[in-house]
Amino acid sequence: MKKERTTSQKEAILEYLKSVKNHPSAQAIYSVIKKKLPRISLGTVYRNLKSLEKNHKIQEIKAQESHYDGDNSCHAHFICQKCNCIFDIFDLCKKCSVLNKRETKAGKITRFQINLYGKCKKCAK
Amino acid sequence: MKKERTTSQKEAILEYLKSVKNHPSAQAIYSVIKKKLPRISLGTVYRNLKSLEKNHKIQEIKAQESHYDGDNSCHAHFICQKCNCIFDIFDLCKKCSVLNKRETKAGKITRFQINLYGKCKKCAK
DNA sequence: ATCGGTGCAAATCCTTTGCATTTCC
DNA sequence: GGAAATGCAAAGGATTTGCACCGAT
Repeated sequence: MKKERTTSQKEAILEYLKSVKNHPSAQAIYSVIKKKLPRISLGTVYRNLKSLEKNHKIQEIKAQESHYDGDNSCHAHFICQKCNCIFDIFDLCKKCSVLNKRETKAGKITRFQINLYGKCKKCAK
Repeated sequence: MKKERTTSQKEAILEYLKSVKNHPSAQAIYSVIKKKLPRISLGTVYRNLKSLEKNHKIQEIKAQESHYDGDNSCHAHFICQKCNCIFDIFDLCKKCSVLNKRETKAGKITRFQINLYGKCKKCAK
């Protein structure tokens, strides 16, 4: 099997995702990292995001366009159908026995994704 | 506002999704419906799936490629990371107070999607 | 020196859309 | 008859990939 190497690109992406409280898309990440590493390509961003997700360093949030979350703790996401903003929701998972046991009739849960849709309080007015 | 019409294409798609226990992709639906309505196009399948989802007749399951579920009751999906099969999981939602109240700090939940990933029992062996 | 990672651009995949035509009400 | 839906094909957008070069170990 092949051994993964550390690169400035991968480190910059992970560091950025850990530092930020929102949930940027690959494009958005690319735009930010480009300032620090002007030669980076979008393909590299995608490759690194995929690798980071595989190693459980980050989480992918599949919406229309994927978004990425540097916080890997158990939580759900509330996605506003109007402004597309994304909020972290922590209490749902704490209270859910199935998620805590990580066991279902179909098999063991290794990873999950919970997307709640609605209007955020700002847009609901 | 415009009034929606009933068409043989839309009826066939809904009927098919209601009759089936798995969660086919748009392509798969297209292939099946094509046998009954040979002139149907993939674009029409997508348009009707979108319209059915908007009217809460069906549910979209966003994986790599979207899959569709004719069962609109509250449930989660277990997606096998190896064989990509999809199972319905009902008990998680029944027990979850946040989902039952449909209320979060960020806003009211109008719709949700819970994807649990892991290996199904067949693939786990 | 090796071989995994990168940049670039082209390719791929799923999905959406414009338009002329057909179908429903 | 008029609006809405269709079929077709082309466009769109996100993501992936082939390849030559670069750089970490």
